[in-house]
Amino acid sequence: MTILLSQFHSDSLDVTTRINKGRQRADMVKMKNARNLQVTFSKCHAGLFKKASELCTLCGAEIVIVLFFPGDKRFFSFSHSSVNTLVERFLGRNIPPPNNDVHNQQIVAHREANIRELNTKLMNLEGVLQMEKNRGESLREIRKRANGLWWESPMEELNLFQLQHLKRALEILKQKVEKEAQMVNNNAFPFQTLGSAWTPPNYAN
Amino acid sequence: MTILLSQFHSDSLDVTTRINKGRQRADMVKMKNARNLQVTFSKCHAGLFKKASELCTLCGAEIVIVLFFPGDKRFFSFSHSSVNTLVERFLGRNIPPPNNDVHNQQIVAHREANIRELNTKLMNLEGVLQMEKNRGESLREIRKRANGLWWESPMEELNLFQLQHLKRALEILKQKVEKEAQMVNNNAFPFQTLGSAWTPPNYAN
DNA sequence: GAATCTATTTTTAGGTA
DNA sequence: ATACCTAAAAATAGATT
Repeated sequence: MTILLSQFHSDSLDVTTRINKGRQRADMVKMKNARNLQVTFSKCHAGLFKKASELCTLCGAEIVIVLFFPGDKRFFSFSHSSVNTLVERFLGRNIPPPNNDVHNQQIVAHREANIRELNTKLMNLEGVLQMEKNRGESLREIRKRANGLWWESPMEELNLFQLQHLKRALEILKQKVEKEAQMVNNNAFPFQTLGSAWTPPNYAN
Repeated sequence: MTILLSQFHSDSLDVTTRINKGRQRADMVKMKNARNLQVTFSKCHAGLFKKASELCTLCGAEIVIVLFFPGDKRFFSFSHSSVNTLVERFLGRNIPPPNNDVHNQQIVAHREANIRELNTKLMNLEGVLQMEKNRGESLREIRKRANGLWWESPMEELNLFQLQHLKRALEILKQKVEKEAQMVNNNAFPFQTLGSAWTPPNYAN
C-alpha cells in the first residue's frame, strides 16, 4: 500500500510523498521492528551517501553531510569539497583556501561528450571510495572532542578520519585518474570531483 | 545498460555502483546534455533531501546537509535538528542548548506500534514541509555575508531562510501534529522529528 | 525554466543464511 | 551484526507539454 499525502498548498506544487515498502508482505501495519531499525539506518545511510556522491559527480555539486544516529550515538560525515581538499593536499598540491571561487565556474560552458564520460567513470571510482569511507567512518572521537558543538568543528577535522581510509584507495585511484585525465588534458577540467585530484598543471581556469 | 564497477578490495565488501539511467533510449553515450544538467540537479537535489528526510523520521537520525551547485552558484541546506530547534523556538518553547544529550536517548527502548505509525504520518507532513523549504531556499545572501567561509557560519543562520518558508506551513502543521500527538501522549515521544515541534508538556525524558 | 509521463533502473523491507 | 535474495516501491533520464 502506498501512503499518499494531503497537499496543502495547491497553488503550485503537487506533492506526493511515499514510503518505500520494498518487498511488502501480509500485515502492513507491522512496519520496522526494533531489530530492523539498525539495519534500516545502515541501508538508508548508505543510500543517502551514495545519492550525495552521485550528485557530486554528475552535477559537480559540493556537498557536506553530517549525520548522527541516536540509536547507537554514532556520527557519520560526508563531504565532497573537503575530501577534495584533502586529496589535493594528500597529493602534495598547494591548494588555495577553499573559499576562492575558481572552482567550477566553467560548468555553465561545459563541454559535453568526453568530459561527461570521464566524469561517469570517475563517479564509479568515487562510489568505491565512498563505500570505503563509510565502512570505517565512525567518528566517536570527534564527538568526544567537539563535545556537543560538533557542527561548529571545522570540516577538515571531521574528515581526518576519512583520510585514513581514503589513503589506501587513493594509491590506486590516482593512477587510474591520471590515465583517464589525459583524455581531457586539452580542456580545463570542469568538475571538481574526487577524481579530479589530478588537475592539468597549467590550465588553472 | 548498467555500468558496473571494478571492485578493488575484495576482502569484505561487494561494491557495485550503478548509475540510474531511468528511461533510456537509443544512444547511451549521449548522457545528460547542458540543458538537462540543471534539471538533473533539481531532481537529484530533491531526491537527496527527501532521502535525508526519511532517514530523520524513520530512524530518528539528525542530519545536516549543505549543498552548493556551482552551475548557478546556489546554496541549499537541509538541517533536521536546527529546523527542529527553530520550530520549537517558533512555537515559543524555551529550548535547551542543542548540545545537551536528552534527545532521542530512548530510541533504543522505543515502543513499536502506534509511535511508529504516528511517525510515518509525521513523515508525510514533513515531506510537504521539505518541498516547501526546497522551493524557496536559495541562500545567496548567506553566501554573500559568510563570504566563502560558509561552512563555518552557524547552522542557525543557514536556516533563517528556511524559517520564512516554514512559517506558513507550520500554522497548519501544528494543528495536525497536536491532534496526532494525543495518541502518544502517555508515552514519551521518541523521535525528534520536525513534527515533534509539539511535545508533551511534562514528559521530558 | 517547471510539471507530467513513462520505461527503465535503482532502492529497499523483510526474509534468510 | 553483515551479505544475499526478491518482490514491490521509488527515483529518475529523457521526452513532451
